[in-house]
Amino acid sequence: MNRNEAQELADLLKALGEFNRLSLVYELCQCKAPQNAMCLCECCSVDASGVSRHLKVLSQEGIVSSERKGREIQYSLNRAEVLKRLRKLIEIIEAEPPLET
Amino acid sequence: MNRNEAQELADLLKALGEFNRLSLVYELCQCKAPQNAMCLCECCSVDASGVSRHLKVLSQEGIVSSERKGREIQYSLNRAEVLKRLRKLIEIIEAEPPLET
DNA sequence: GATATATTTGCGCAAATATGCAAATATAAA
DNA sequence: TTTATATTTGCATATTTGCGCAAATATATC
Repeated sequence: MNRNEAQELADLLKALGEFNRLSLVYELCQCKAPQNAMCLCECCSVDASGVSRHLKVLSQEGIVSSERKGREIQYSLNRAEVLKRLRKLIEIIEAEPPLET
Repeated sequence: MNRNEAQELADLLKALGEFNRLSLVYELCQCKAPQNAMCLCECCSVDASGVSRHLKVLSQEGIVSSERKGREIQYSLNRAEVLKRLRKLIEIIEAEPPLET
């Protein structure tokens, strides 16, 4: 695990480690169909601009994808991507330390 | 997943989602024997007081345990605890959404 | 074009956070 | 007791962060 990988993982965890953002992720977990921001707005206690900003963070971290559909933008969770990165962390923590330590 | 559980998970992720703290966790991953703070200090770019504070955060989140041994305090990673909580998150993300959505 | 809806952005603010330094504390060793 | 080492804490500071509001932008509908 080099410095870059560690930083990327820290960024992922930081993005997920805020209550309202994690709530958005949970909400998207529950949805088969992509959701627009207005709809997602209901599941956390911030206004539309706040949701927009949180979704931007999640998007920049590759946690969600977005696609404009008319005047809405539909967001969906990148399950596989998030799972892949979390499992990587789990593997690191699971791994037995080398013998010499 | 209720509000409390979500908040606790967010707190865990936030604690892990800071580069120097994650570096400390990595370092402890590599060690069979518990490490003192001076030793851990070498793996991240902050002074002893900073390390002390980061370890306090990790400790409060149940990520590490500490035990005083003479004038040192030895820290060790709570692998099982961290893994349990991360796997819970993974299960949530893995779960297929209910049919009605 | 005018109006309505969805989203983003600029601005300001308050709170949280990370940090270093120096002092305080805890423990061991001389 | 004095000295050395390990850790924590108080303080000041700089930066980041989350937020709401109002304005701007994008798109659709009338």
